[in-house]
Amino acid sequence: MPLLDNLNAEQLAAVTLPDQHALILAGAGSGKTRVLTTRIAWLISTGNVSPAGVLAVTFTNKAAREMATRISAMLPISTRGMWIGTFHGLCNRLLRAHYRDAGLPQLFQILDAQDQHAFVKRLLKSLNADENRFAPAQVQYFINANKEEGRRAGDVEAFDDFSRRLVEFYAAYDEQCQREGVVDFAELLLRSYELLSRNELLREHYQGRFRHILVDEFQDTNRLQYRWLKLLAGHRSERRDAAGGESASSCLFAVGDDDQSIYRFRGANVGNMADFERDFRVENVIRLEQNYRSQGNILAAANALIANNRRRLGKNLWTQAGKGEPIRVLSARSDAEEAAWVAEEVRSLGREGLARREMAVLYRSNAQSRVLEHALFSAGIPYRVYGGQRYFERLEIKHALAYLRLLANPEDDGAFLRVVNFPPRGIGARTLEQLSDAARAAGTSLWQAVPRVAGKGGSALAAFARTIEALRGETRELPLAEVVEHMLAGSGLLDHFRAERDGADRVENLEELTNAAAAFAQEAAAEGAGAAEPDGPPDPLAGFLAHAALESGEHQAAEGADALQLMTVHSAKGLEFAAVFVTGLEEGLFPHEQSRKEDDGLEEERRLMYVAITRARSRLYLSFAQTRLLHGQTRYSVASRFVEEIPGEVLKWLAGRVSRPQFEDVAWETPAKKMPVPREIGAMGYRIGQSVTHPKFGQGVIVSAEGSGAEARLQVNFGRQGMKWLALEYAKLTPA
DNA sequence: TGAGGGATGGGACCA
DNA sequence: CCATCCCTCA
Repeated sequence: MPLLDNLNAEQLAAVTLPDQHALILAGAGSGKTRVLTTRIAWLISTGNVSPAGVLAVTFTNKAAREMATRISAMLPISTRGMWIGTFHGLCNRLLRAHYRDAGLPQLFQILDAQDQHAFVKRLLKSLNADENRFAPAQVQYFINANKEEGRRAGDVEAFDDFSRRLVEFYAAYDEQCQREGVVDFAELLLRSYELLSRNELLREHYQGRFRHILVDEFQDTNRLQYRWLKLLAGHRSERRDAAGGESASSCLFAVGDDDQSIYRFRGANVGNMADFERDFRVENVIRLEQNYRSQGNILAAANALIANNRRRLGKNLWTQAGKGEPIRVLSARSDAEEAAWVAEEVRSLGREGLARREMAVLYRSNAQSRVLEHALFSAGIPYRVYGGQRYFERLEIKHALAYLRLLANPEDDGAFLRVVNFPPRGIGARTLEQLSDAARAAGTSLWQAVPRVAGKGGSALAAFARTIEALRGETRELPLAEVVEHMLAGSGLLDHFRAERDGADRVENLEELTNAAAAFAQEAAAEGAGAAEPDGPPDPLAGFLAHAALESGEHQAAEGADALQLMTVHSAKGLEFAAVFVTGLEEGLFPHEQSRKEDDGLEEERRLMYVAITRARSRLYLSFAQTRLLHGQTRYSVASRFVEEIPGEVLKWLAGRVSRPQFEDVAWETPAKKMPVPREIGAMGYRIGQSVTHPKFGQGVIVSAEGSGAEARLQVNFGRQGMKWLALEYAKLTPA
């Protein structure tokens, strides 16, 4: 079968596995997506399952799109009947189709993280919560973390007054969401889990329908997502929870890589992989270890590094390709020098004929991009920074969406508050306070309370209400794109930004919203024509709003330009480049300072480094700076332990004889040991930046000093031993 | 209402 | 250093 051509033995085994649960440990660059998509195509083309019997889950819209595209390239049929999407997208689909059973209004709105934050803030205020003890962000985190563990407020155990209060907020939050008809991201998951778990008929329907469930990036799933999968797969323990009957379970095909688990901070639970193996008695664990991306030295570095982690399922990447170039390492004197070197090296790679889009500069934290951008800009190298503001998160777009939400549902207090005085129309805090008092007293939404406060209609508030009413009236029967157009004009948003000095971009973004709406409507129409199921959103406006919340809009068409790619290591996951620069490899930065306080924190940082390394195909550069400007002051650091964990024989140390201020005649290729540490004004015979040795902590660098004479204390960075304050009088420090 | 000053805090991310 | 938040004042 041509479908199976060019698969290696393990890939072939995975693709053609019998109808059983399976765990595929897919190393970086091992053809994971190919296995996943070919498996689906194989199942369908062998008649094993119909397209409607396939459920494929990913984490990002991009991954879902790619999967759908690749499957339709392999099969003569359309992918329409298949459920391919993100967890949230699929849950949204489920809840829209069964909103009544799920206890939701038909046009429920989705809150993104920003909306949720504002919502919590508003809630805390209305409950007179102590602002100093309860920060909105903290309460938001508490709610999300619990939802992601599958716990409602009633399921959370409170140990003290503080946590009891948090639980109260959680309960009040859920009630308020229900009243306003809004749903946050975690709620999409939890609500659809509860829907299936409580509704036996529905559960059996979907369990019977989805014969094959395939999950991408399984190591990133959180506990709730795993339970959701278990429930849909008809796993016994989840069915007992749900008091359901017996039915044959569907096959769960999970693909993941524990070594690339880097999202614990957002709830991912690597343990799901081991749990899956146990819970489902998985007999088929297949390792994909042949790597088709990177050259030998790069893989040697990755393997050696990750071997330092203790809790692993275990994997070793190998390649048929040669060793390739050594990995080049630079010890720069400063972050500026590091950046200048990157620029220089990118130039030189360009001269060798490498396209800039094939090169990436990676860093641990976003703040590092500034220096790099400065150097690249000075050098005239086109670059693109990933991970800025996304389209649907922009201020003006959020305002526009809030107007649309009000058209769909005027009871939406969050949307109401966002735009009631935007553009400014003289509705101040005083008026809004009266309004919210009235609403609370009457137990209604703000919108319903307007007549109580606005009185006879001469007020600004009454005028706002009339504006919304008028818009609702005139857009009722219009196609989506025209609704948007009317809203932009009628709300005054367009005029407001046109009058603003620097409003041109915003006007452009707003006008783009009309195009986005038109494109969405067109796609929905095409989909609706072919779809056999009546579960699409009944209302195009609601559908568009859900789309805006679920797909924050990374479709930047500006990818045409050949630009160097700048991004955090996190956002590089899943991507690959011919040449990769991993910068800022300093103790305290990468691994990050914070990580030492978390258990498993260091191992997660190491996995992050593993991800960074494995992005590179043929050229890998590592760099660190001895001094770095952080939070407005110079920090002195030592090289990251991760550099030391890479075998010396694959490394090639570089150093520059830097002729200040220009870097033109730098001989970067001169082999050299680490450069001398810079010395600066210091105290008490020691200098800031000086290397010292401590009998217990070993080698360190003096970072700062305070006090004088017998009181003097030095702050020393001992690398993996951490940052220490030492009393000069007692500490047995010797210059190194 | 909105501009401007002063305090504060600063990890990564997708839906 | 920088962005963000809250408060004050015109």
